[in-house]
Amino acid sequence: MRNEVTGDECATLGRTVAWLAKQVEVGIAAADLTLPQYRILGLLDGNSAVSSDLAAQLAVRPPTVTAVVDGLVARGLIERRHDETDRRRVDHALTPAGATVLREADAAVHERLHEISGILPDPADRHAAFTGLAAWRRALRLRIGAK
Amino acid sequence: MRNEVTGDECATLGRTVAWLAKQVEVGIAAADLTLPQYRILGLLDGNSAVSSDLAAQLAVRPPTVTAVVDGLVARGLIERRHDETDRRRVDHALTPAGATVLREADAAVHERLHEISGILPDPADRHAAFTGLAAWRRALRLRIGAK
DNA sequence: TATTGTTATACTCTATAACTATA
DNA sequence: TATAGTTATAGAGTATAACAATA
Repeated sequence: MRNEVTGDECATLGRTVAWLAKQVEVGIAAADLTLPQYRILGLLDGNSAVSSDLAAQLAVRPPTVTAVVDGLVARGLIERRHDETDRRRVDHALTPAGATVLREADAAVHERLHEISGILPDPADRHAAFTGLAAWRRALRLRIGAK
Repeated sequence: MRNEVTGDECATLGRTVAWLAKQVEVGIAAADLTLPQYRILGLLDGNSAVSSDLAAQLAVRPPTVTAVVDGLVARGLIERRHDETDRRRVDHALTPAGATVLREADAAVHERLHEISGILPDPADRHAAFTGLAAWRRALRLRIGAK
């Protein structure tokens, strides 16, 4: 079958994700963001979230959320606010500046991914690269929703 | 067209890579590896490499290679050796223990990726997820070769 | 008393600048 | 003198343990 993934190739696809992540890291550096910062801004795009939700969705511990958010708040990309109904909880939202930086990062990565995939000689492969990522996004979203 | 990626979706696929990378990170933690360590072990699987090559391929600076390799050497997963023809150069190779840990990490990630993609209800999507990653691998390999 | 989040501390990854060893 | 790599140092992300504030 065309574009088949053999068992051996499949067993090492995690390495490919690790590589691809490094390429994203290089891309978002253009917007002066790290991968953890980029993940948080992406989560807050269109939604606000309290600390415990961020920690759960980012798969990190609560103190890590505090540390990463500290930097984003200091740069004016995120705003923190106490939940009025339960003052222990801290809500987070993108500022307009944060939304702008997030879009800059998205654009830089988009360009880099296209540059990389553009090396593939077969147009079907280039297309498969992007539909594949779109499938992973759907899976990850279903997974979060299911938890 | 089926499985089409719209422009808007495509613009934020970098966020998906960032997420997927976190999932890999969680997976390889079972083998007590970090993403940078996993990248290095993967590079050395089947080949040896000198420091400057590692730095170039990992897209990091030379001192970072020293630091990450230090930890892997301390754990007996990698061996360092001076190049006999030019003693300034330092060659790196996987030990048998390193190869074993790398395979453990691969297996853990493989399982996790299958668990995540298994949430997708459409078999074509599940298949596309893996063929997509395989396409990215081909692209990344061509890119390294071209440099 | 239980829960939410932060502070304190330590370890890894990362970079720049300065250094050592070799060519 | 130039090159390959390491050491020194500093900042970010991560964790665990201990703490503060609120419920």
